[in-house]
Amino acid sequence: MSGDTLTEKKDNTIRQILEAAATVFAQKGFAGARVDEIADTAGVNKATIYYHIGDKQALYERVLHDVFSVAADEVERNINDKQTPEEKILAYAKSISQTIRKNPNIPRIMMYEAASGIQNFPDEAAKDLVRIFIKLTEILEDGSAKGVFTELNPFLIHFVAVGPLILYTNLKSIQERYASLPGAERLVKYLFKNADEDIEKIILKAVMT
Amino acid sequence: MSGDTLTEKKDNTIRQILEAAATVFAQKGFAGARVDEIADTAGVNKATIYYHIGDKQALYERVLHDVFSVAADEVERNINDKQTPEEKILAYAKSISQTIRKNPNIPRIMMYEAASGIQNFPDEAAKDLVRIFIKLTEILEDGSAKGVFTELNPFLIHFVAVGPLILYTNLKSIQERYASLPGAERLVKYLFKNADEDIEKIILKAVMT
Amino acid sequence: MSGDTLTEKKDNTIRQILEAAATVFAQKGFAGARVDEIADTAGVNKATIYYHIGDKQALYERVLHDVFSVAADEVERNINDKQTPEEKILAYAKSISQTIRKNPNIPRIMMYEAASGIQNFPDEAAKDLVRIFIKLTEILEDGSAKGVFTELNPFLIHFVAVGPLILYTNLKSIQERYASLPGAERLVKYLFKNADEDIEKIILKAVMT
Amino acid sequence: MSGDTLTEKKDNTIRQILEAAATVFAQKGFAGARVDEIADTAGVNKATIYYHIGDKQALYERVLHDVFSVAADEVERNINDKQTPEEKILAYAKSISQTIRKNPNIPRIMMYEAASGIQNFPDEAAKDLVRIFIKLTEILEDGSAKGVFTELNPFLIHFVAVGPLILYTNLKSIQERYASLPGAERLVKYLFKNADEDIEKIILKAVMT
DNA sequence: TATGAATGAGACTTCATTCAT
DNA sequence: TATGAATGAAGTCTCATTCAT
Repeated sequence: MSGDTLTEKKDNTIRQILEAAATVFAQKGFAGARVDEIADTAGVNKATIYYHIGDKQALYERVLHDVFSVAADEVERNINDKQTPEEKILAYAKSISQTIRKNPNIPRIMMYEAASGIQNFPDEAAKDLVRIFIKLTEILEDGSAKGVFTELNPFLIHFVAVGPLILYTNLKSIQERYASLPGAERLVKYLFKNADEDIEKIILKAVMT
Repeated sequence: MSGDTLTEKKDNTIRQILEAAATVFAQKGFAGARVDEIADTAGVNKATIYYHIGDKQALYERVLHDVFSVAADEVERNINDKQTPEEKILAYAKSISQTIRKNPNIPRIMMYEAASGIQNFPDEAAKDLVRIFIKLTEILEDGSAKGVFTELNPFLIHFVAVGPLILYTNLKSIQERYASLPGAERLVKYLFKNADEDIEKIILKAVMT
Repeated sequence: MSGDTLTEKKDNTIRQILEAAATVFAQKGFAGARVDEIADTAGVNKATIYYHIGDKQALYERVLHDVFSVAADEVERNINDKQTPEEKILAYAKSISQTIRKNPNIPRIMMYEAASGIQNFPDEAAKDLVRIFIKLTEILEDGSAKGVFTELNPFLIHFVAVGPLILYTNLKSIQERYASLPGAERLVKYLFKNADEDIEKIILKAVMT
Repeated sequence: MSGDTLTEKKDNTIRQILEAAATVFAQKGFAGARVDEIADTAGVNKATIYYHIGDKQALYERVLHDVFSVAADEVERNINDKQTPEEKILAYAKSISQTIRKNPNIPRIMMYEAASGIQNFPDEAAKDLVRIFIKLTEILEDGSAKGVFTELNPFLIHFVAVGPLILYTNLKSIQERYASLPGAERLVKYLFKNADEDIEKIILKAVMT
């Protein structure tokens, strides 16, 4: 019992640190994030982060791997029981938007990484990304072979699918900011419309012959 | 004469600073950029930046306004002589990709800004962005009124257009990184395909009824 | 029985800590030594050191006293059964080199202490050193009174005896480092020659009239 | 004139930093020295050290090279105009004690380095040491070839010469500490005797056949 | 007796900014 | 106009020590 409690306490500490880190990294990026802020957000002493996880870079890698391994698992699981290319591409788009909704830090972290040319993207997490990417490529190549999809660069489709999602979903702040600017009054009515369905349609249209 | 020369020299110094700043901000983001690196890249002393332009924030604002005012001008000019909604939406996509190709720092700066929720996006530059955005909204609403476009959230289309462009264009490094990962050998053949035309087609498909 | 076993286990733990501490303090000095490294070397938890012995300073004092009380005992025992000043001074040199060979941490700890001006040398251990030192002074004063030794400052002789020993003996690393430097090829042949006998001769020569 | 003043001011700052660093490193060793203390002693802001010289390690290397290159120069100069091996070995001992007297930080720094096994001795400074060492080896080999010196390991003689000098010279604090210990009253009379001459004699005796 | 977890204080280092010229 | 020097503030990280079990 007491052993359990100790382990639980430790696990809890680590979980709090990782959650706080994910949030702060998502808000500020790696360069802008402050270890102090992460510690405060997690409610632990700064040294505790170093004790359990390591330096800022190690913390970042851990956060990214934790986040993206779950995402890759989910995408693979959702696609594997679908049959036709159309079903699969829709399942792909759906599982990506679901994953993002469940873990709202993903899009911002991805954007920071994309902005920096993902030069410092940790290898562990990169492998997870490739798993997702390969899945999409398989779907597209399969659809293309069966003649239902037009032949398209999977990089492009990936960015068509992911780009709007990470930009649109969860980025209320961008919409707010845009719409609050002088001359943008006419944009207000479009704010905060859930667009998942529209994105799925667009992707489907994009790939169909 | 000597006055002219002095002014020219000064203008030249300022131009070098702004170019260097644009490059470094694009690579590292605001938080990651170092004033030292900008000064070195510009070939001037660090204090010269403060003398001519001001602090890091002022430098950032100046860079963004310089970059985006040109972009907005270009988008507006390219669209204004087109007639049908289809022509206009294509001109919109084309002028965005052209602008990006001319100023390769734009996509990365935009991504950093989008990632940070554009909370610190300078007002001056934001106005330029709104000009572009309003243009797109007009096109979509016009097309929708005329029955040739399906009714779509312009935010969404904006991100469908801009997302892939900023992710795909100029981000060779991302593609390289993806493709060099273990298990990603099959992706190599898709590298560096120019996708502007495909993106234009996708946008057209997306908006058409 | 179980009491005995427990005590033995405890004694064993303490012994391991002290040995590890002696080694680490000898390698890194007081300031450079890390309590973590001592704990790892000893194979115990860091807190165990604090539980059994106390803080870093207390650990240091304990190590030094343990080491130097043995050394002083040995020097005294070896000299007491010798008769003439010549025999005694040789026995002194011999017992010092023997002690050092048995406890190779002594010379390095002494050097760190000498370097720091032995300002923090613990009183307990300092008394042990004085015992050795007094012994040497007695030998020199006796030899001088008997006219067989030239009159010399015992501090000086002490350092002539101890200096080379602590520098030469056990400091293979210094010799290796010296000899590996550019231009030092001709020094290699002198490496690792055992010099105890030579040192004894030099000391004898130094003190003889 | 004003240019001169600027350079002078800079040189002065650097000199103050290096002097402060030499003093603090000599007192505390590398591990025990605090950059803060060096900055305070030098009367400059901590960041100034990093601006002009670099990190703690770089500062240490610079100090050691500055100190030992002068020492090596002096030894070489003093020996080159001597003829016989006896004259040369005396000039060697003399110039080492002179150098130490002029730069009282040398012995303590050397002791710290010897204690640590000179594993981190900077290459630049190590070359200076080798210059000194080679000089001694030449003297000994020459004397030995001419039959006036007994054949001795130069490492040993080096430590016989340098050991007592660095231990004895300038280490008043050690003598004071020793002499203040209980039972050490009889040692007081030997304190602070200048021993340079005696050391020279001992070295001469040690090497002569 | 022994330990994993946690931490406060302080160390090293960086960096945007200002100063003196 | 331009700059080398200098710095205060703040950042990352370490480490001796204590706590709870």
